[in-house]
Amino acid sequence: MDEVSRLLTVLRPVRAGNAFEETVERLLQVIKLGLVTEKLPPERELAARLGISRVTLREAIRALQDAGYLSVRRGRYGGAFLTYAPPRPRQEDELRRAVVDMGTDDLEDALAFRMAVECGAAQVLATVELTRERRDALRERLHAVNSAGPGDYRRLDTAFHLSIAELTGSALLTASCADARLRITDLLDAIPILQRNIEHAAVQHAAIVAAILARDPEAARRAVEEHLRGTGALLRGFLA
Amino acid sequence: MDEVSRLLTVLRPVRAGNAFEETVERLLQVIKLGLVTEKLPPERELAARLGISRVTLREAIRALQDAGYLSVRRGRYGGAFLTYAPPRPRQEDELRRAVVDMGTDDLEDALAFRMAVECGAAQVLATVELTRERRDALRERLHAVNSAGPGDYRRLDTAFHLSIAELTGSALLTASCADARLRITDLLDAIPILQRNIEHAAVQHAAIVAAILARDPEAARRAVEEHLRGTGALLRGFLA
DNA sequence: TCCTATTGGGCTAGTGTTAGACCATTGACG
DNA sequence: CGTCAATGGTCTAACACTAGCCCAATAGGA
Repeated sequence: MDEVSRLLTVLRPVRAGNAFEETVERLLQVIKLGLVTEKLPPERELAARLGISRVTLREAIRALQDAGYLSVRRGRYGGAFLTYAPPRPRQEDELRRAVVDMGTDDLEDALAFRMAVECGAAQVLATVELTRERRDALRERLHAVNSAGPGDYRRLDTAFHLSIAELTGSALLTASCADARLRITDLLDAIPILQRNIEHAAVQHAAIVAAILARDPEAARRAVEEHLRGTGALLRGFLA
Repeated sequence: MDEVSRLLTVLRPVRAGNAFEETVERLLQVIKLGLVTEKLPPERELAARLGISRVTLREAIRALQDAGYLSVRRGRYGGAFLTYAPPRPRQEDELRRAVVDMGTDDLEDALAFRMAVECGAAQVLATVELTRERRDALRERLHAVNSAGPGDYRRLDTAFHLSIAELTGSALLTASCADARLRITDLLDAIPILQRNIEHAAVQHAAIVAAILARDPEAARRAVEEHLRGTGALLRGFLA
């Protein structure tokens, strides 16, 4: 762990790819995280938010259209609508292929990263005094995921986890948790949603919320750790 | 904390600035973190690592040269050498100005982020079995920072903190901790290094290492939390 | 003393990206 | 049934960035 290896961390590429590629990636993230359920914002607004030109954005949208994620309509009340059935890998082989795509090391990296940032977020959130409004928001998310149907489960589970980071008020932390989640979204989408797992997760989610509301950082951290350890084991198990 | 606010997180700008600006920022990070002490790698190698063209890299180096950070020499055994005395803010007013530059909200964001990722990293590191080599590396970093002179203190303190993330083996976590540290580097550099603070930090650093080596995630997390809480209070205190 | 490898310095042609303007389409509403 | 506002579709000139090449300087070694 000499100076050279540390240099490699900071001297990573300034840009992950060209603007087009990065934009496609971003839009896919928005779609896969379920942050958009009907249609994307208007091109002009979206381009401004992403800090790119409309031309580049439109290329990206075009690519996603060709891939079957979006359906674009012109005219007022038009836009880039989400195609009803996003193409999802369904076979177990798909999971294995997805892991091979990202590499086992990358998976371990992503799991460790998620463990760190989500535990950290829960800890931080449990140390601050929350307004009644925020406490209610947290409870609401918990209730939403616990009463979700199988079609909405992943999306609401994502929303619940991200809420913890969001409620800390730290944009950096929120972005990191979103990033961590995104790195395993494809894998999570590839494994079946078992009722038993949902019930197990519900208990753990409740424990996390309880610890946060009780302002007990230790317990919050521990609850998140246990929960993520379970998810990680589940993913690893599908590769054994 | 509705869907719109979550959208804002993922729909942040694809690129923080143009390639030139981002490159300047990166090089400044390398310099300020003390990851390079003599000279930068050759332009061709550096450009390849950063994924940019030599033209852009040279513009960035030129800017840093004009700012007094670098001194460039041609010919074999030439390169971009670090200027002996990097221009550092020395007055307390400078600190206040630095905070105004980044904004109080950004400071709180950065502190919360750092708290989360560094506590998370320590927790993760304390849960894995470390090779003898890695344990020794950690002890070595601790010893280095504790026996540092005032000129080297910040650099070795940074190195110690980053080591915790690096030893987890997670590149993502390492990058996040580096990022968190970078966001407060300017502020830390602006406050005086007091012997009393150094001694206090040394005790806390030792506690962190002890907890990690004892494989006690709870204690490790707690030790880091306490340490960072102290640093945060110190920074906030200089603004009161 | 000269050669040579390594490094920064500079140029050019080509591609990626942007800003801004204007056109085409659509559906709601008067 | 026409109007109009919001939206996607398209074009162009300007700028940013890159890849690749060659030149210039430097210091060590033959």
